[in-house]
Amino acid sequence: MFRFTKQTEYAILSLQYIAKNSNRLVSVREISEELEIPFQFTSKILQQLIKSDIVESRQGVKGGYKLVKEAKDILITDIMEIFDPNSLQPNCIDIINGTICKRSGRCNLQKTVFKIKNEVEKVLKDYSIEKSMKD
Amino acid sequence: MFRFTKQTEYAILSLQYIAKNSNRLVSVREISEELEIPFQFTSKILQQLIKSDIVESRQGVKGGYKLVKEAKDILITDIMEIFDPNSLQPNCIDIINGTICKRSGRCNLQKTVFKIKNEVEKVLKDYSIEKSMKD
DNA sequence: ATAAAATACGATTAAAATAATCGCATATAT
DNA sequence: ATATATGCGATTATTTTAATCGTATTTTAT
Repeated sequence: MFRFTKQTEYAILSLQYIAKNSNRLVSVREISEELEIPFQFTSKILQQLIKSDIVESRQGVKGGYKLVKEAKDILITDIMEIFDPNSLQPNCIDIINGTICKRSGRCNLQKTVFKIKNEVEKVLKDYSIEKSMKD
Repeated sequence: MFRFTKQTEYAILSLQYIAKNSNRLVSVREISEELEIPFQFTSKILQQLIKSDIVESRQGVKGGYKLVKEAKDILITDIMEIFDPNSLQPNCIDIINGTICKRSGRCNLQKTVFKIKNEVEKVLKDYSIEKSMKD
């Protein structure tokens, strides 16, 4: 449905938490307990945030995570790109299987969906982790 | 995920088709064949559009559907309200079960999600069935 | 009166996507 | 050696969406 996934939201919450504690490494254990979100699911999410160079980590006893970018430079759209890369695509185009619309040439929906995508993305690009923390 | 459901899109396509043939009743059979979408699924969708006073119908041999409202007065947001009523809600609030966020009082995400919802809705309210047909 | 074609409606099943867990490997500090 | 932490991919569970099914009712043509 037309909403953020839990992965996206847990990523935002985790990044807010890490940003609030930017003076030290924060463990997944602490994040998941503090935010009351599933430990292993959160761990998985942070692994993906590492791969996308948004956070970095250290293993071991005093391990944990910290931000690579500043909170104001991490946009909601960046998070969505990671966790929901096919958002706002028309359903008639199957990117994964590489098929185009069967109504090719006479589909009156694709352009509308892409226009909406562009405008919605403009809205979302105004939201960063920093901005979301001010609410 | 953050995208229109097939129900929403099939509804838009069906309404575009009905609008294009506003001089006559259009059957589900014709709509589903012309748009290459599942017949029974489309039938279900049109039943919901009737309940929402967007189209009206006549049963029987020469039965079919026609618009109740003008194409310019049917908004994408109207369609979403019918087929995806819980769009753009924060995941931490469970409307169906009536539960509130377990991070109550310290959730930094709800307000952001509601702000985004409001702004995205403003974008979407600019799109009607008529406008979507001009692409 | 009957048949054909259409809508009406809720139940049910299938498929896809999301959510979450699991198990083991590696790294670090004590 | 042990405790605590991350790393990583596989797997399972749950939810949501997509689609079908079966039967009832209505309307028109024959």
